[in-house]
Amino acid sequence: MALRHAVLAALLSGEYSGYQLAKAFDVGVANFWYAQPQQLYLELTKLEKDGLISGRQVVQEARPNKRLFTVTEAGKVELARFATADCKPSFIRDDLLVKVQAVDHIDAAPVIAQLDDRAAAAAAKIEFLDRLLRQLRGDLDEETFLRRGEPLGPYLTCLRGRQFEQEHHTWCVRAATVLRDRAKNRSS
Amino acid sequence: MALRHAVLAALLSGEYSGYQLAKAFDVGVANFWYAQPQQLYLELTKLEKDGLISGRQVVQEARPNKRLFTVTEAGKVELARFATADCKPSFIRDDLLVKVQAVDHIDAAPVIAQLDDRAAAAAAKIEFLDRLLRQLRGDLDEETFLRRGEPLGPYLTCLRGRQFEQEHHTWCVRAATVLRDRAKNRSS
DNA sequence: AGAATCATGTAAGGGGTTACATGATTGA
DNA sequence: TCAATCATGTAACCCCTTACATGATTCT
Repeated sequence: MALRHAVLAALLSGEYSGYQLAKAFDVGVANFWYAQPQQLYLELTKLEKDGLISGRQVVQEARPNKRLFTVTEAGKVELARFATADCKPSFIRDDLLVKVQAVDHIDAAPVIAQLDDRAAAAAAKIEFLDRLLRQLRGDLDEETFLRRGEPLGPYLTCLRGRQFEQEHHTWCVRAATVLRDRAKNRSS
Repeated sequence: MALRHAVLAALLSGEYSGYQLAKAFDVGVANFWYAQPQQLYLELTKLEKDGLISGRQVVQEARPNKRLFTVTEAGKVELARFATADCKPSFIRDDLLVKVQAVDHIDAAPVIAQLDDRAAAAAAKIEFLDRLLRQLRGDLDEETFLRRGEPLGPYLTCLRGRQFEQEHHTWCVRAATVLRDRAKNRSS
């Protein structure tokens, strides 16, 4: 049971439809989890069946109807229980790192290209997260918000996400530079 | 096929038995992937069957016999092919972040405790990785090693792992402090 | 005497990815 | 007219985790 609690936690911020959640999880607004639309629809169905969330139908004219979900009391209890259970250590699993690990034995060119792509993607996400953070904290500065702003949880996870992207970006640029310099020296 | 290439990349550094690989992957020397022993044994069997690695039996007296694996030519070709294919973006999936996301709605105490644990674990891993980095670079300083040291790949992934742990540590300490301060102010 | 290390596997089940399926509206 | 957005699902498959299984040696 993994995605389960991520969805519950996400739904604490308000009512969302499957589609809206999917966007958040996919684009990566979810700085605490990632999931695909299909999995979310499935999980939402299960969560509703288990009484941890409840959905209400919203009829729309111009658009297809949608169902908005809210966390029930039972859902909050389940989250509280989950919070006391101990959790697995976080770990890295990244295709690109595998490629870099092997870079002494394979052609570096495609790896460098992908490092550049990643760096660009990370930069875009950093901008996005900065906007989101500013929005979350309103007219307070960060220190003040951390002392008494609400909601704190989403702000903290967003900070972590921002930090992660920043580091990722720095590393990609560094690695690409190192690899490019070596290629240059070898050819000269 | 995900673990497959991670194992291949790991085996480029030398001959390893399933058990030795498992330790590396589990303890987290693998800064590019994580896997459990059982999965590794399974994957090694498959890789050998596919001719991407070859194992040789090593008979031992005092210890059980073991099989050491090496990447074959076919394995290197497969890795090169993998390196040119485009890869999935890396993402975060962390139970603890889910708990922090929900912290406005649940008891903060257990979350704070787990943040402390994580911070301590991260600190330990940072020390470990620092030792590993020093070992990898020998008597060269970092800049020099990055310019012409070998092997470069493992050093770069290790740097990324170190950086990740560092950030993780910083964030955990920060989040725990913020949550503790709020608990204090609320009670006073 | 018990725990830890070395050493390798099998089997069941759950979680996640990919592919398939549908259909109306809006903007380029 | 083509792509994108809104909106929700099903089915197959693969990957990964957890639990089970064995057994000798070394250290505390």
